[in-house]
Amino acid sequence: MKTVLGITGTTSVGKSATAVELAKLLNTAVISADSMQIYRGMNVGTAKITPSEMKGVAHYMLDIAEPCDEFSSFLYSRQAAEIIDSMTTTPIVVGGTGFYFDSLVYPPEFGEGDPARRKELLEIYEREGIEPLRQILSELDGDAYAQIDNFNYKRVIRAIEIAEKGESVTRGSNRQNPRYNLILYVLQRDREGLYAKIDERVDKMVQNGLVEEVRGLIDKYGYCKTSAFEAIGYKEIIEYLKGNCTLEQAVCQIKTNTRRYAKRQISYYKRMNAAEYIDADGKTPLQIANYIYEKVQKLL
RNA sequence: AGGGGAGUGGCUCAACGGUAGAGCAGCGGUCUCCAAAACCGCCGGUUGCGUGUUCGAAUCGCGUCUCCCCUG
Repeated sequence: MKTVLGITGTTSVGKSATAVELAKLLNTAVISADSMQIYRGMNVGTAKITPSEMKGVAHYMLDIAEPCDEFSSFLYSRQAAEIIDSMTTTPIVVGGTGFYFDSLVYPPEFGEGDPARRKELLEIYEREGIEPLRQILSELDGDAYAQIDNFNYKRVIRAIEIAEKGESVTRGSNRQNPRYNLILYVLQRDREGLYAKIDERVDKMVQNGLVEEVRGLIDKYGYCKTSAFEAIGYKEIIEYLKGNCTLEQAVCQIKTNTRRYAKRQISYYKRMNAAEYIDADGKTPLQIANYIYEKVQKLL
């Protein structure tokens, strides 16, 4: 089984820079695990690494989808695995989307759903709420209904899709069969420092042209109803551009939403059995990379 | 200064005589293919202050303080 090094953590802990330094030490490439940096043209708001910051290290899984298209962890898992499997060195997977790490290690089993059917189910939800969907699922797959969070429409729709293909989410079993040996390092910083960093970072994004970036996306694609347009930093600026709030309010909302997101990330990382948590405060990316490099020498 | 309105958990508001509720924020959590999404749980207020009426006051009276609007 191939070993993969992972670096994750909440926003603004220095993941990207650390990954670059580590990649240089190991003479390898970086694979992003970020559900929003996937999209082309979303740079400022996702704090995407710039070409000069890459310092010559190859980066994959960035800019591989259009913001007006749907992407998914299923596609992520497939494409990222293809790259990992073709590499002769130990890849470094870096990003904040814990779920993408999971989908790499435990590949999705049920394939993609039918987009037309999903749209139908979604329309039912928008028209009549969650109840009809729960009804459909409970009749189709009682086990799934009992096991999943059946008030979460995304989960219910997904379970219905799988059930209609003659499968059942409850029959998934790949948690026992990891595809890779993931050695995961979680970078962290204390809550107070994290929140201060978030505020600072959001202000910087606005200074760096977040509003212009969002305006450009809308000019190019219009208002799409895709995940990309729900990204933090984008949905709020869209509200501002539509005239529904002031820029100041939008910025404030971005900060709040980023804090909430960071909290959910922390929750997610807790269940990922990380090799180690590393306190990023007061350390440079190079120092952290060196530390990981030392640790990893014995394992590779 | 005079007239009017408002003061309820961090914020926005509800209850308008029967021992204070919600949304948001905050905190914790869930997660097998939309995950920067979606969902769940928890904490939090002696209702500006004082006094009176009442069996009982956030709710009514009086006084006082603060804020907003109008008139000067």
